[in-house]
Amino acid sequence: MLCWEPRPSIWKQHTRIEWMKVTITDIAREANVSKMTVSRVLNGTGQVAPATEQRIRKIIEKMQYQPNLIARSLAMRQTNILGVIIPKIEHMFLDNYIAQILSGVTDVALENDYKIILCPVDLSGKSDTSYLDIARTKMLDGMILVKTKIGDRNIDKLAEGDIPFVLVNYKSRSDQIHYIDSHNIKGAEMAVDYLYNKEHRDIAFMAGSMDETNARDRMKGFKKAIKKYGLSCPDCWIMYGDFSKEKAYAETENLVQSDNLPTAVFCSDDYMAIGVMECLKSHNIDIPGQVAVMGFDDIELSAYIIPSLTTIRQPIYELGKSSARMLLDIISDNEQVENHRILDVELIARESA
Amino acid sequence: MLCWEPRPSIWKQHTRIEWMKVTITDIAREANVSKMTVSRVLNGTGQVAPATEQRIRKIIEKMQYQPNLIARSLAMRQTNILGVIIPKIEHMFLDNYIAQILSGVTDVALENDYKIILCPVDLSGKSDTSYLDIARTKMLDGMILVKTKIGDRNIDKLAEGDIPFVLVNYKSRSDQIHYIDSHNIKGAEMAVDYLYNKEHRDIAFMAGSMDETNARDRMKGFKKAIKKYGLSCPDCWIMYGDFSKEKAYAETENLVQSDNLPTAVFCSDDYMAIGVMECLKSHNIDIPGQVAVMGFDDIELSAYIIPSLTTIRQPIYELGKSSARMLLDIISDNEQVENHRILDVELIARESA
DNA sequence: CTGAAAGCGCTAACAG
DNA sequence: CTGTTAGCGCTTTCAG
Repeated sequence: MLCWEPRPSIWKQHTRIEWMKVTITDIAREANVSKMTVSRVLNGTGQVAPATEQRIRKIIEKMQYQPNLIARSLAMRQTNILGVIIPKIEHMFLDNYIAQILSGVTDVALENDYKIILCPVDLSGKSDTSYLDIARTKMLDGMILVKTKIGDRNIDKLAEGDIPFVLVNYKSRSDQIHYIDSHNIKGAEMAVDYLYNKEHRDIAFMAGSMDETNARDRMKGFKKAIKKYGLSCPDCWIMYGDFSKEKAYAETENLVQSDNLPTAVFCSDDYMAIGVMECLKSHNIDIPGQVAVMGFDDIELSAYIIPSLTTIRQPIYELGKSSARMLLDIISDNEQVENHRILDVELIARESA
Repeated sequence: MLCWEPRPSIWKQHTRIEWMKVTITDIAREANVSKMTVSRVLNGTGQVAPATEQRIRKIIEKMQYQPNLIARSLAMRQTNILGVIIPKIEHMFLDNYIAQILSGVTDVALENDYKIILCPVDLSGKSDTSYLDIARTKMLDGMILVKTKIGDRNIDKLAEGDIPFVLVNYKSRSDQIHYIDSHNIKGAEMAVDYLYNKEHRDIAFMAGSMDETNARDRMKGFKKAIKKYGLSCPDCWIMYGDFSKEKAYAETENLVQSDNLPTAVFCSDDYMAIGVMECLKSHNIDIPGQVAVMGFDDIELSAYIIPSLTTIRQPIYELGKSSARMLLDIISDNEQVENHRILDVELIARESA
């Protein structure tokens, strides 16, 4: 889907789009001043005689004038719009993680008079429209990229351009690239620590999509902790999920069939933990009695499912806020922007482990 | 004169650095044609010689040109952006209802090459910025309004303007105003029918915010059914919630204290049903043994809580899709747009009733 | 089939 | 303090 695909016939568009046409020119004429003077009171730039300003303001209000943001954007080469790039999946806003990020980003954007445009994009890289194309349309002052894949070459191309962007939950090696992440390695270690202290010695791991840095880091943390305690973890206890409940369910089914059950499963995110629990429950395996389960994220559901989920809480909403703040800092040329920030995680102990 | 000399090709000079700033003029110069010809192949309007078109397309691809959408919007007076007006509340995207609407709207918008801009607005009417102002900025081709309040006078003013809009889950009396709703009255009746058939004769009702038409309709349906069966329902069994878990919890607390428990509570939405159940559980009142609970909506959580919630399913995602389709129909001047559509509801029987 | 001229509504830069 | 001129990058109109 290219941006310049043919659009429906022209006359059709014109019949409908009859705007209530109050422009800056109308205000200027009414107030007997030039457009510039009106523009000045609109933007608070330059000086205007108090009397003139009063007169103009009154007319603006009377005529209910609002500046045409498109025209202004074109003139100023700045749109005051931020784009949030999210993977184009089914019902993306029902994904609690994405919803929380969006909440954080939106809250900060609004406070700073920025608008948010949603850009669901096929991140698999198959599609011909990418966020690169979106960047090139000049409609966005900056972008926040969610769930970026490792090895996405477009990131490097984006970095060559001049539109600011921030990656959420992605750990870049390059110092040129701004990102916000949380302490994934440490979080995974905390999970194993907790399980170890609860006398677990046979701990399995459900990994997330290995094309995301946070999935890799969590596995890194898991392995580090396993090694620290000198535990053994056969290959069959390292399962490869994809951050979905369904895949986790299927993998757990295999595990159960193998007849080599661990006493605990640590999952790279909560959705997978829910999948694991559903599978375990279907086999009447007691949680946490026979097998304890831990997750990562602390999504809303985790407190509601039975048994409630013990998990490593990631401050997702804060991740969103933080990334928006960083982006706005870059946009406003704030010299002292750090190129990345790592937020802390926290263990939430509930019933499942 | 030097100033009339053609600018050197930027492509040859700064291959990588400048890719973000390629304009239609650059393409035209490179292809030795006028901007108009490029514009024609971009938009598929007018005729262009096949050979010329090929040449231009190749250059566009080589230079990775994307039209400046802001400039195009200004010239065409059409932005291809839809605004979704949502109440500005804390963590709005975590509201499952809003998330589902958004999913539906986004899916349809994307299919039609429209973008979505998020417009959280203080719907209490106190704030000075309203969706009216947003409409006047001419940045939106149309708007979808979610959770509109009854008696919001701005709606009428909006209707006087010429930006198309659709109300979601709002039943307007005016035929001029487009809206999408679901069968709220019927749904509430279905709930009471179900409870009646399960031998319940003492049924309480937890109403939603009475400034929303769907809350009123659900109460209407409830009362209608109560009357139909000749049941008695004292005032104290009609509780006034606000579609929040917390208020529902508090109201239920009162009910429990009153020592005049019904055998069932029908709630105007699922969040309130969850609040009711939490309160009941805190008093060790068995659900559905002592008191059955029903909700409305069928949000994601409803299947997960214990006991799982029996509820009237509203096709929220479809509501979103439907409203976007209607809006696009209005925008493209489709003559046969209905001015409203009502979607069907469905009873989902689970454990709580 | 192609191009030149004239905006869309606004602001930046420079006069006065 | 205020106005004039010249665009922003694209499309429309009208002429070839």
